[in-house]
Amino acid sequence: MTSSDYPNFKTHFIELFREASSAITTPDDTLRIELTRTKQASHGDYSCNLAMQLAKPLHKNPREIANLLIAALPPSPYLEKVEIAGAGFINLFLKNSAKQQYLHHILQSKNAFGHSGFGQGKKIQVEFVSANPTGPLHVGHGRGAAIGASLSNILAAAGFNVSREFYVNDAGRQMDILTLSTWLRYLELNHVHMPFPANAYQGEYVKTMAQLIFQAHTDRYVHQSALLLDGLPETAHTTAVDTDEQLDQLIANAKKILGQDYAYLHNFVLTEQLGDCRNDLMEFGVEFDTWFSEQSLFDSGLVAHTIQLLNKKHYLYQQDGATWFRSTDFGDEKDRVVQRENGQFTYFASDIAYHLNKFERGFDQVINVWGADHHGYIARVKGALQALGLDPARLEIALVQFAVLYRDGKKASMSTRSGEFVTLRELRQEVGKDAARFFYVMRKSDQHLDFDLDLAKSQSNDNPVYYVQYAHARVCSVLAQWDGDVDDLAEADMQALSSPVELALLQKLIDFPDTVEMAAKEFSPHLIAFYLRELASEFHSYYNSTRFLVPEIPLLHARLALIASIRQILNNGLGLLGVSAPDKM
RNA sequence: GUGCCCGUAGCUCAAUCGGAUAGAGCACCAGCCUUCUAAGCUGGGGGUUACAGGUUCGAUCCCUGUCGGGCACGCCA
Repeated sequence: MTSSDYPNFKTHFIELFREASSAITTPDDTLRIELTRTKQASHGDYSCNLAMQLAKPLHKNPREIANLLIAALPPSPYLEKVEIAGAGFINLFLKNSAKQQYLHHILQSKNAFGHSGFGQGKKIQVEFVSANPTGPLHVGHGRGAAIGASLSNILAAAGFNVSREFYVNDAGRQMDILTLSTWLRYLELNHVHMPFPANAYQGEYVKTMAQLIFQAHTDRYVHQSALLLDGLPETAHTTAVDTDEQLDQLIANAKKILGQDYAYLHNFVLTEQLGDCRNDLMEFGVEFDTWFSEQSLFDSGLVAHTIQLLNKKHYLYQQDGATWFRSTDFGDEKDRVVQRENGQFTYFASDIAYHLNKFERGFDQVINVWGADHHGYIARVKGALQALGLDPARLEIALVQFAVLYRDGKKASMSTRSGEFVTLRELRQEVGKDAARFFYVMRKSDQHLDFDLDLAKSQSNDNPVYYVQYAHARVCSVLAQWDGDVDDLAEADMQALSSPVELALLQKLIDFPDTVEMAAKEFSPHLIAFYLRELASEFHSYYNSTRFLVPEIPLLHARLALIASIRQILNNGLGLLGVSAPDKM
């Protein structure tokens, strides 16, 4: 048997049940035939509840239907027996040989094991992180990065054509504030002292950027900086600038004073922050296919075009001098402004254009990985898509809840205003990339995450990352002490693998592709983390109960083939999560 | 106040979109290194799934209400 014609047992049996059900009743396309893995060995390997689903429409006893289904079930070379149990469950027992033969498939597929055609090559875009390039990424962004990257890997393995995208908010007010902040720090280096606004960016990295500009250009960008406080109240001259209006006045003044040079500074800080962000993410094992500029939507006229389009469809109206979108027509709580009284488009306007652009680029499906604080934003974006004649179901939002850091059992502070927040870079330095990536996806993403820094750092049995990696290293160690070629194991006779622990392990290995598929379907990377934890657990148990390097050749080869398969799956699974699989620990 | 999410073992969390006796890890207790890595393993006690009803063959999951927690409610991005 070659690897290519080896079936996925689950889909194989579902097909058999489909035939059986159409033999005993008229085919019903809406009926979903489901096969679940059993929890107890006495219930076999797979269980089907079809008989109970059919009980009502057929007006018959579930067990009676189960009998009919079993009688109509086409023969399968992989089935040992079929039983009816409980209220009408049909339990399937795999032949030992079917499980044993599966090792050939794993060892031949190697890195591709776990891949499937589930996604049918559909073009899918995953947009994630998309943090404002106005400062270092913090631990909150880290979770979005880890989940987005892992989800992308999982979707790719499940047969989707995945494109990873970072939306760069380079057009907004925040970038202007950062530019102003940097210029003020730069002026300080030139001994021009202005009050530094409380609501400007306070972080040390701003001073660092100012240093870079100063070192390269000395006083070139000082200009008539004394005019900066024009139009501000007297209090702002002496004490501090602390309102948004005053900040905006400063930005307007800076633009006037700097003229053409404002664009240079704006571009400098953007490039600097984006470069830092890209570098940070790369070291975190997260890379993007596209860095999409928000500004480009304005430059190409797409924002204006999109708003016109909505207007033509009569979804816009004027009120209080602003232009509003009727998002309440699509279930939103209230209508939303797309163009302000001063003529400027809102962030929402460019976001509509951005999402329109996504679908114009030909993606079948678009996933946005958003922080949970954005959940109120979903209705209006989907509403806008619907208004533009697009199916809102093609946009899916994966909400990621916050990660709260714990140190010494206490919450670690994380305030962005003071500039003393924990950055992703600091987290990586403290616990390492592997632990950070694993911990971030250990929980369901829409669940709050308590990130225990001490646990992530601990090189002990408590740490699930090491636990899984240790299993991998152990297999490597055993195989290294066997003086044979691992590639030859793919052809070994597997019949000797017949103990309960071995058969359970085999079934666990068979589950891997289904787990990947489920994780893709549910946008749930945590399923992979849990699976790996369980697989490692079963392996460690096996390791302690059974000796692998035995003199009997058939037994030796079969057991080594089994642990080599385990190693392959640990490697593939950790790879999906962006965690390394070390040979030694 | 309104909307969304959540409430499962002492703690942190699972539970395959309604399935069989609700599972792990940590913590606690008792054991296992002269043998392939003890960052490991074996065994043990731990539950009215916040509470009260409802829907059905069957509910942690769906519906209603109550209590408790988180987030969001700008012509910010």
